[in-house]
Amino acid sequence: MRVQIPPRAPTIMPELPEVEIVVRQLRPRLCGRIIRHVEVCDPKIKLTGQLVGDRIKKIHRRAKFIIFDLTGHRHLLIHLRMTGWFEFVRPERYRLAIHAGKSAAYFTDSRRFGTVELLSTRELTCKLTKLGPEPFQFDGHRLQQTTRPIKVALLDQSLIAGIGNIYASESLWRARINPQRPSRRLRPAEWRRLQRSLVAALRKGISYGPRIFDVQEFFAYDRTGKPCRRCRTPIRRIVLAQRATFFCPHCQH
DNA sequence: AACGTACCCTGCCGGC
DNA sequence: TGCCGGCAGGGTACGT
Repeated sequence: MRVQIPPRAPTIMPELPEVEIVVRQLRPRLCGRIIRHVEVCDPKIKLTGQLVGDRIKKIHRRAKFIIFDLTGHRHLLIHLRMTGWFEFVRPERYRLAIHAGKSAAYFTDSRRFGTVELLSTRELTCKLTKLGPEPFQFDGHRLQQTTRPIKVALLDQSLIAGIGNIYASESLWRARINPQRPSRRLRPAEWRRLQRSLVAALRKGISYGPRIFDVQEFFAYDRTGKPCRRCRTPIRRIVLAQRATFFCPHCQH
């Protein structure tokens, strides 16, 4: 009998929905608890300042950032970048562990691109003000200023915050908009479609919960040559601003 | 101002 | 079979 080859783990690339899912997992375990112990296993993570004894007052998300509000006007600002994730059962490898109350959260991140910083409220505010609005508070105003391709504009965190490579291609497929279209050239009806598509794609992602990487199916992303789920035309892959971009050449205009 | 590019890092994949 | 080079990718810093 042939040995079943386990399906290859899909590339984990946390964007807004994945970060929201992580935040929702962190909250019930750590929120309101006192930090008992912190393990910093990776010298790349520099946490100046003692965290033990602090209470985690609030855990929230802004774009793709995870924020722990601590006592004393201090905040942990975490970005998962490409491979970051939180586990709650001790994994083989992890870069950081936060033990609070009876729980522990383990920060795993094979490529070590993720960042963890301890900031004052002032420093945190400074960092976050550079971000554009959340996609749920969609405001096409800034996006309409630029001549760059709409796909590239969607990735610019100062114009709209939280969209990454996957959801950019997915939402444009849903809205039937060609990713190469100059952002400025989109018509009002297309902006409305894009807004609805973004929200729908993100909400769908969030709804999968922690199993998102096992169950998520894409319409365009990573489907080069495969038939479009609307019209069967092969999905095309192009590169825009050094990023792989996937779209249906037939139904996205 | 607006846009392009190098860089960080590791796992994976294709070619030899 | 195994090695190795190339690539992917978010965000930032820097160049044009």
